[in-house]
Amino acid sequence: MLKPVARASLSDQVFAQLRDSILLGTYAPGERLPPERELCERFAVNRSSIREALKRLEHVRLIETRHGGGSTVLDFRSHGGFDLLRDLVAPGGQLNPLAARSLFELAAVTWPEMARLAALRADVTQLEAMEAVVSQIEACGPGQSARLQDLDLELFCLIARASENLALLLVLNSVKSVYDTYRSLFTAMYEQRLTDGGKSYRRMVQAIRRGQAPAAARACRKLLDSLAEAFGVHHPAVWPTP
Amino acid sequence: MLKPVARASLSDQVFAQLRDSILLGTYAPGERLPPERELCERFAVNRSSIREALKRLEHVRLIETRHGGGSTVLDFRSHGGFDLLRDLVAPGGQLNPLAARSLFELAAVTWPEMARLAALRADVTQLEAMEAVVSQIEACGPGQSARLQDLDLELFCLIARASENLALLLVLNSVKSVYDTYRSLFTAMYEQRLTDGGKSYRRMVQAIRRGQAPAAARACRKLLDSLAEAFGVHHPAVWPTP
DNA sequence: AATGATGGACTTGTCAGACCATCGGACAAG
DNA sequence: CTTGTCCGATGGTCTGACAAGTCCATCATT
Repeated sequence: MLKPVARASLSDQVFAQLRDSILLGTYAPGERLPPERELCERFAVNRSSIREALKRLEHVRLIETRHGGGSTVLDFRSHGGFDLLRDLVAPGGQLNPLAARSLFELAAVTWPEMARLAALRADVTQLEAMEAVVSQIEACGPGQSARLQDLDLELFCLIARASENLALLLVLNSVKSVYDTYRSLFTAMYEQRLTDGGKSYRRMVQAIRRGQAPAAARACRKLLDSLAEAFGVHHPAVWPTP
Repeated sequence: MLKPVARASLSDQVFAQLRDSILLGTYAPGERLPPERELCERFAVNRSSIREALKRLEHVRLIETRHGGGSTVLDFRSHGGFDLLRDLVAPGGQLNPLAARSLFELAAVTWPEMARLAALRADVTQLEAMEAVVSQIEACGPGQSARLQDLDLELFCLIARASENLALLLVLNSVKSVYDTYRSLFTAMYEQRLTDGGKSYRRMVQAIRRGQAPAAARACRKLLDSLAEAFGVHHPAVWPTP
């Protein structure tokens, strides 16, 4: 299996190192980062590269920079935006179980809502696309969990699009980028979904097609339940049982 | 009323202009952006400033840059992360009603979930902080909707923290940054919440304190219902009515 | 002694110009 | 038709400089 060679620019590498230093606590919130010129020497790169990295850190709200006043580390828990999640899921390569659980708990409420809204708002073209994906899912045999993972993601992209909800769509995109980054870590989970031959997916899309909003949400939750144990989440009955 | 003079760096201004050009369709997805050196002339700034702006555009996934191959515009609907929402809520200064509704629909499912998890996981210190905020809310008189807005946000930050869910916390932070950017546009909504003297808030926090997870979620939804009309959203009964 | 002004050291923002690395197409050789 | 080479366009990095802002210690004034 040949993979593209990784080509990280200098600013990428500087960004990654500083990000991990901050996330792992080497630089605590409130503390000041070394001045740009000093970072130049430490990393042995040009100031442009340092500045690009710092700009990115500032953009994800890990630091704050003032003209003439240096850069100070921010507390990501009170300032970090959602896109920071990708950097928090596995800082330093180690999967953070708390972040993974968080991600699942978020999906547990937003995915069904996407399905619900899609049931109310989807048009014919979108429905056909969904059913096409479901057919492919049903064609997945055992051991094809990686393929199922792709199709699952594709289906939810369609659902998100159909929900006509920008916020949910962008949340899905962000989560997708996490999945892309740590793809292999999540593949195993999909094994269990193969057991019913994709019927759960079929039921959800059927509910969406018929405009049965609550049923669509329920079917989606059922789908997510199959992953609950993988995350060690046992959610009580917040939602009405059918 | 004197306000601080806005001091946007050159790269900020370039970023804002290019961002709006992309979001408003001047540059369509798939299209190529002019080369950096040409943008230098067009904006009459140094290439460093252009590059910083392009890096930021790349980071929010509005463009994709390849070494030696120029920058191409991406479709934010399939690539944009959640933090892009702030830029989509009011591109060019005009509030986008679809984005506002999306934001509300997202809050409608995530805020109650935060409250529910907080009921399961909050510790004593956090509970005391919440009750302190609620007391301040109850002290709000008519016409103090701006203050209510601040306290409301502060309370939900506490709840998010107590929920021990990183994803929900970061979502809240992102939404908060939208609120901060367009603060005044949302102030009016809080007028209606003043009518009951903060009792709804009190009920929610009480449920959290007692560990009554479903009740906390219900109370939170009740709170959000008071804003539903402001967004033109009438959600059907997805959730169980008490 | 307390307070306010001020100057200089330090830091980030912007600039100009150069060279290196990579991509994509044109073109010639096999 | 395939392969290899070249070259212009374009992004990536480097050097050095100056402008603009901040921070703090010092000093003059009260």
